[in-house]
Amino acid sequence: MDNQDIPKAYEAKSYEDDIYAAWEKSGFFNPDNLKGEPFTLMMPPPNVTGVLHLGHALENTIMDSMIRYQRMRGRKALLLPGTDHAAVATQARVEKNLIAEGIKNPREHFGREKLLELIREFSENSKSTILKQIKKMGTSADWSRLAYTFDKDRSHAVTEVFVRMYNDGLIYRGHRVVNWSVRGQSTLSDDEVVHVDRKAKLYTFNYSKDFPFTIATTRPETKLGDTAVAVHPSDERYAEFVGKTFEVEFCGNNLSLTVIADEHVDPKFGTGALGVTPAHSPIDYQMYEKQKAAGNDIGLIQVVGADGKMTERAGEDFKGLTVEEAREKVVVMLQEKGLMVSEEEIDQNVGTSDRFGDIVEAIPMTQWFVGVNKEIPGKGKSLKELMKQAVEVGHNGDADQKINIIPDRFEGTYYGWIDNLRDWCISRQIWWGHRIPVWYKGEEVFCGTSAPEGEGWKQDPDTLDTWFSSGLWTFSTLGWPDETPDFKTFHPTTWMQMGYEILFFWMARMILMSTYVIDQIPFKDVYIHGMLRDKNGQKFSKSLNNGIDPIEVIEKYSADALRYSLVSGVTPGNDSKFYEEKVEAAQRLVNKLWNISRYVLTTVGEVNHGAAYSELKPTTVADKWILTELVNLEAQLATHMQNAEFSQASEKLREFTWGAFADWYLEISKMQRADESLQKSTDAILVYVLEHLLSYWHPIMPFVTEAIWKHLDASELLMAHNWPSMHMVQVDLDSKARMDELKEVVTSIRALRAQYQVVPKAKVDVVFVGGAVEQDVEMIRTLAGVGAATFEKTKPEGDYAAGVAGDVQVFVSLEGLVDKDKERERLKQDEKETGEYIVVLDKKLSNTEFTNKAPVSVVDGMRAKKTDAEARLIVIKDQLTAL
RNA sequence: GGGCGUUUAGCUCAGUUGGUUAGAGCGGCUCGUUUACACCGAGUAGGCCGGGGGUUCGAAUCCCUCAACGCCCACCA
Repeated sequence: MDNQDIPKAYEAKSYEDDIYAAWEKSGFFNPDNLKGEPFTLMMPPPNVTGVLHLGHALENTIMDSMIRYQRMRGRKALLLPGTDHAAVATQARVEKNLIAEGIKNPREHFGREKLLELIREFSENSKSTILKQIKKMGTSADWSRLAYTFDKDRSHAVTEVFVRMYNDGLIYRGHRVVNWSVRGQSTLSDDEVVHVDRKAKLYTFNYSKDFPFTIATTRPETKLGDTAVAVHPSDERYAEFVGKTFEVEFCGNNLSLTVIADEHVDPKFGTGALGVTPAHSPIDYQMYEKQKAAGNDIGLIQVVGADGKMTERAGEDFKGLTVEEAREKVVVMLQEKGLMVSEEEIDQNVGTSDRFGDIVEAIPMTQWFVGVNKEIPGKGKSLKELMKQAVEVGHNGDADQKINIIPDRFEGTYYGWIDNLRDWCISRQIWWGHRIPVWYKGEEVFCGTSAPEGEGWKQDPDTLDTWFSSGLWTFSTLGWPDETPDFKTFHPTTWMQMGYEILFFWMARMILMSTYVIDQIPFKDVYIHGMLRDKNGQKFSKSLNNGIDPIEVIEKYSADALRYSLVSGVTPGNDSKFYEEKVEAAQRLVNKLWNISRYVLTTVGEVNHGAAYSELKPTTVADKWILTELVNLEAQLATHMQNAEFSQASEKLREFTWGAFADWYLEISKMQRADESLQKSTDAILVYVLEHLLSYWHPIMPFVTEAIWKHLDASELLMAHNWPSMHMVQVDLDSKARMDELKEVVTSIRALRAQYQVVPKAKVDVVFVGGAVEQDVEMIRTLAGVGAATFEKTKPEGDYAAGVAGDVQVFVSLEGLVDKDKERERLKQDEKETGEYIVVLDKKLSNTEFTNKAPVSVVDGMRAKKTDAEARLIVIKDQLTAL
């Protein structure tokens, strides 16, 4: 190998772009070029409202680590990339920009077509930046399948679904009180309402001198539209009035107020009497509907208009005033007439628009809704029930179609949300979005995937809630509604990851759409990650100006360092903090790996890479030790990666890479190589371990590993290299051969101790048998006979003790015992008879630090299969062969 | 009002089903090294695992309770 010119430090900048280009060119991003069982992961499409932030970097790392791992494990891995047009968010952003440029009312100023063009321009710009950023992160997405929620294919899917739901009676047009943003001039769904705490004034007043009692309100101006007064059914103070109607003159308005009884009224709040304004309060509207259903139409008066100003119905004195102006005026009038009883500051929780920021008005309007409680024709279930079932027991009750949420506590949150779910208002009055596929001509209504034949039809001006199209993402990206090969191959998708903040917005809608439309769950597993915060624990936000561009971080350090820093020390569902020191530390690790490789590549002689384990000739105990550690590492990594425990995986890898391989074996290898008889075998092991390490690191740190790999094998890309897999066999416990091997381990440890008087990072020598059965105990007793065995009693009352076989420590576990109590008795008996004791453990001991300063070998390759009543040990074949 | 999360070393956080003397990174201190790596190495200090109670041979881990902080949901006008 001619590798003498490898630079001392890893300079990411000079490798990353070329490597990404090579990956792209290789075609391995495209699963069509891969074999195996499909593994599908749909990228949560970033909004085209701007550039990617660190939160996206986190997502990209998680997704890409998973997809790279699966690809290396021989799966037909698809990571399908895309972006989201983000209807309201994008239009709001563009309008905000325009307003900042001095255009007061962009919609009026430009008109529909021109404004849409401006938004399109903005979004295309933003989109191309986003795609570049994703590539910089190293994300191995299949660009040939790139999708956009607003492109032709996705729009096709959207209208198709709309029409189906319409025909099934699930989508309907209704007149009711909805959430309205005056600033945005559009509706919002319940989920888009953000509640904020604020101080408000609570006014206690009387409608008129004729009215028998006082009521309390924070919004006196809406009282102009009151049609009833509600009290609690069991409130004796007002019992005599229930059912009576009072005609009052309130601020120049003639109101007819019926006193009604409703459970919702809190008798302890205010005066215990509530003025009912059905047109401007969701809860009052509910009371109104309830009364109506009972045959009592109390009426509904809209006094606030869509423009945020008082309507004609508010009366001559108020018409045209803003809500605030009207409020003041009502207060003054009440004070003048002596009807105001008191004014008091209270804490209030008001709903605001998540995108436009203004306080949401409740206004009765005609809008489009998805009915979540209606029975779906032919299914005998409602959408709500479908949504619940998929997570609870599996779609159609099929356990194989059950969605698994990680961590599972979010399942509870999800159920709670579903229980409170009301019909979903899907029509928006903004322009940027999928147009509702409904046309009108006079009284005629037409709903279809394309415009109806004939003259005079006018399409509904409204657009769809952006989450309507996002809900279709897992299958609209695969060519649905056409029965494409992609759709058949890759759906349901295998895995999904998202932040908890969009659980309801997105995950819930995907489940709704997928189960209803295609009768499949959208994905098997959902991994929920937390939010990335800044050093002080604050959210990254424009207003705080604490945003960090991932590209800058990558340029300063490396994509690999950023990736590692984002996944290490992080647990699913919990927020994590981002700070530069963490990336610095990660960069050190990246460089360490680089230099380990540099040492191996520049010192070893002619060595074939890709050697089989059996071709290695481990001679010294150090050789055996490092290989054993490697095999153990491999087993742990496989589990961690499969379970998306990236943090644990990276921690174990770091430990091995730095602590075991670099700090110990590399140093020993220098001594061993000085001995000519050991040189060749040592070199082979160095290369063997290195190439395994590169594979293991690759999903998390793809660039640096690929860069090094090139020196090892220029003919193949590491990204397409098979993850070296472990071979496990079961061996009978009482096997004589097994016993001999264990004895040899102990002997080897002893030899190591003799060979090197001082060995770095000395731990203890442990022969660990986890989840043992009775035979294990026998075996360890025999094993302890290697050398002068005495079992030390550590806990007089307990059934544990450390076993010391001469100078080698031995441990046994009782945990998996068939009859634990029986064994305890036996041990106690032993203690009486021999004074010996046996320690019982059930934990991996590889990290355990012992007081013994002797050199260490950790062999925990044997683990009993707990579920296996036969109680056989699983041992690692390679390890056995080696020892 | 309901639900959830967090509380572990100076800082940021791991700790998988309860298991020997609780770990890492960063930071601190001591010493060393520049022929893989100063983006280094060898050491070292630093923790009643938020408080209290319980279960167990054994608890950071399970149960109860209290406290602080944070988040989500909700129709207190």
